[in-house]
Formats: sequence, C-alpha cells, structure tokens
Amino acid sequence: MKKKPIEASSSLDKWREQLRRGGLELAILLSVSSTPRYGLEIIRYLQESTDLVVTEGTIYPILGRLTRSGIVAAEWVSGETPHPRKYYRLSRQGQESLVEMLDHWSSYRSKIDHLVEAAGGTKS
Amino acid sequence: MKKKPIEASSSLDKWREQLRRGGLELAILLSVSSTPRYGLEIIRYLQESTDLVVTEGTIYPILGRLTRSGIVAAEWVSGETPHPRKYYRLSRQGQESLVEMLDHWSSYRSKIDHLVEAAGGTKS
DNA sequence: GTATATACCTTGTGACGCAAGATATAATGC
DNA sequence: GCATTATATCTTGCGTCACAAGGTATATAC
Repeated sequence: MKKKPIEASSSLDKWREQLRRGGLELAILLSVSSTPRYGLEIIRYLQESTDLVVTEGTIYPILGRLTRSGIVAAEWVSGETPHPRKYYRLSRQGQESLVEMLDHWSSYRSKIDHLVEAAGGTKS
Repeated sequence: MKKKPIEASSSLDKWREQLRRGGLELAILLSVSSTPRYGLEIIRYLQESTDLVVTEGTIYPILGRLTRSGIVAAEWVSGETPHPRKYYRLSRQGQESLVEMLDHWSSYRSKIDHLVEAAGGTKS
C-alpha cells in the first residue's frame, strides 16, 4: 500500500513545469555567462542559487543544441580531475543572443505583470 | 536556388516561443479572472493589452483542458449576437489556483532575475 | 444562393523536456 | 587483479503541448 497519492501531476504541477521550461535555456546561458561551467556543475549551480531542479537528461540535450547552433562553445578539460569535464562558455554570438534574450525576458515579464495588474483591479 | 534561407525559426525565435508558452495558461486565466470572456475575445484582449499573439488552434484546446479540470466554467450565451458565444469565467477552484500560480510566477520571476544579477556581476 | 463575418472545434505534426539507462574514467577495498 | 563507488557525459523512448490548417455552424448582405 502506501501508494503515495499519484495525483502526482495535477494541472498545477504541470503548469509549474511548463513555466520552468520557458526560462530553462536562459537560465543555462546565464549559468555559463560569467564563467565556464561543466554540465553537472550547471545543475548544481542552478539548484543552489535558485532551487531550480534540472536533471542530466534535460541539460545535456540542451547544451548539445546550444553548442551546435554556436551559442556556447565547449572544451574538454582532462587530467586535473578523475573524469574529464566538458566546460561550456558563451561564444561571441552567444553573448549577443543573451542580450536579446534578456531584453525579451524583461519585456515578457512586464506583459504578464501588466495582465496581473489589470486583473487585480478589483482588489482593494 | 533562392531557397529562401529557411533558417526561418532561428534558435532565438524558438526560444521566444517557448518562453511565451510558459505563461500562456496564466495569461488566459488572467484574461477571464475579472470578467467573463469568450474565446476570440480573449485572443483580442491579449493582443491589445500585451501584444501576445495567440491563435484559435492554441486557445481552444487550452480552454477545453481548463474547463475539464474545473478551473474555468463555460456558459453558452446565444440570442444577443449573430453567433452564440461560449463565455468562460474562473471557477471557485480556479480562483484558488490562480492565487497559487501568481505566487509561483512571482517566485519564478525572482529566481531568473537573481540569475541575471549574479551573471551581470562582471559588467563594469 | 453565395459571399462574408463571426465564432467554435478538431486533427496532424514537430519540438521539447525528462526518466531511465548506457558508457567512460579513475580511485578505493578486498 | 576485480568489484564497487563516485563522477561525468551521452542516448533512447515516451508523453505532452502549442499551433497551423482545415472543418462546422449561424446570420446578415448582396
């Protein structure tokens, strides 16, 4: 028994997931924008600094995509640690993309907040 | 050739889409939270007040899902307009969900903004 | 009666995140 | 040696979702 009430993914849970996904790429880019980081390190960084939970199955495909499109650059570093690590950093193009993304994020945030205010008009 | 460089949906475009999706449900709920609205009206409202572009193929499935899960309630109104309209409003449960979603949105926004600040630390 | 306008709904497609599992390397325990 | 553990990266398969495109319904205009 026990069975742990698998009402698990309520529509609210799903929504939270969806929202998180929206900013995932941005969060990852921000993680490697000021200093290079490797995969697992990004996961830990996001968890520690924002409690955003990202798993390996999520992050590696995204990093691969970002690398292929030239937004981040990857470099293997071995010898200093047990297992070689692949460090990612923003490319020149990535820096430009990031600026645009931040701009877009800020504008998007304002739009939602505007809706919230418009809707909350009845509140005291 | 010609071929029109179908770099069409650049990775940036895709990202913008993804971000928008994250807040879509919230935006729709906010649209009907202070006053009932029908489908096309929601589309126009979002476009006019936030320039968020949502199409019918997007909104009806979402409204259907929200109705099935009891977050919004739908009511047909006919007779007063050429074509009958289906008005949506927040249910009691929907009001509770909305409060939680707003709370979550606010927290999520802070997390991303926190990352932005952390990353921007190097900027002169 | 056909064209136009408004409104709602459905189907097919492609992208995506992610759980689960595979692979690699090296240190530690016996 | 050989198994275990720890760290690290990568891949596969599944389910979900937004959305373009196409379909249905109603009423007015010509």
